[in-house]
Amino acid sequence: MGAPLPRDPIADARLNWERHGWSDVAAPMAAITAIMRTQQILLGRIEAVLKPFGLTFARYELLALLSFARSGALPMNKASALLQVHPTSVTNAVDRLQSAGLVIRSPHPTDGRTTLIELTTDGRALAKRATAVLNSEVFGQSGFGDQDVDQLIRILGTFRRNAGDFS
Amino acid sequence: MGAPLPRDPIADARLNWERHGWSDVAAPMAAITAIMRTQQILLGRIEAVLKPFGLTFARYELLALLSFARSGALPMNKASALLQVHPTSVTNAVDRLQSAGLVIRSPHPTDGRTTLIELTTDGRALAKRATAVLNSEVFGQSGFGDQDVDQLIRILGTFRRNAGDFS
DNA sequence: GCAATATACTAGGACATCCAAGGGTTTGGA
DNA sequence: TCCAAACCCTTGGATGTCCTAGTATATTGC
Repeated sequence: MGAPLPRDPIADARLNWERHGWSDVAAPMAAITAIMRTQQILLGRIEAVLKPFGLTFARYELLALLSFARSGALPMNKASALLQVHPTSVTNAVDRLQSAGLVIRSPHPTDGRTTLIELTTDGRALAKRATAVLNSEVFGQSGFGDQDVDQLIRILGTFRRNAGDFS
Repeated sequence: MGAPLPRDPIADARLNWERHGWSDVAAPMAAITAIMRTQQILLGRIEAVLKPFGLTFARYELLALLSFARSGALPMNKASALLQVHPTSVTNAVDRLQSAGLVIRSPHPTDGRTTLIELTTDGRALAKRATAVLNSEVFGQSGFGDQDVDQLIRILGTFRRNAGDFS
């Protein structure tokens, strides 16, 4: 958005919290705010890499998920659960991926309520190409040290479990 | 969204990455995905706490920022830089906060291009009440251990600096 | 002093996310 | 058997974020 700030705004916020007598929660506030900001930075990088493919991160995640399913197909509700997003978000993503010819909807063979999302040949190919670039341009240059990556996985894994993501 | 999953979907994604020969970037992929998901969980908690106040996180952040400014006023571009969001996002937030009577726009005394955002009495009072609840309900119960909070602040601080957030 | 460039804010559009509701399909208990 | 409750997906609405212009005001350079 612009040039680097002369000071870390999150560190400043923490100081403000302490000055106002909220020292007991100043550190977690700073950590949480840092997570929000980091997510924003990472999402920006990812979206920039995916843009040339006509994909967004939400659509890419769905494509990638399908590409790992043996049959290349998953029920919408399953995708919603695994991606941990609201069902309407999956509907939205599928609409756009289907318009782009990357997936198709098909009826579930035994449950009339369920819709299967299926990768097309184009969809599978695009997922592969996008993953390769994402790996080299984003995940391979995350800027996190190996030790820090392990720490993040451990800390956030515990958090997610406690938050009820999985058991 | 639902009951906990039987398995950690991010750990599964990491296994899929390794199975496909991308072991070198599987760990950072998992860490980055975990950050995305953690942000989503935290944002959900924050929005739930702010909802009774008629606030969203974006609007709360602006209110809080203003409440720490000596005069209770800041130029829009300053707010955009400190919150690290696009100027149009600030315009959006100010529109809504102004409709709610929490801030007012006023002209900059010497620069005709600049608009100052100023807290109203109501705005300052609401920021104070919202912060108290956020501190007790979210930051005070983050679910991160003290050591982990320090680790997060260190790791993400380094990342943000390297990403060009501040110098 | 005036034109060219830079800066500040806003309008309009594309996407994503969630919530609330509605219509169709299954399942289960009376 | 049959109807109510549960489940699945979609539609419509509210928000937030970003990008791309477009307008207005300042600054700079000649």
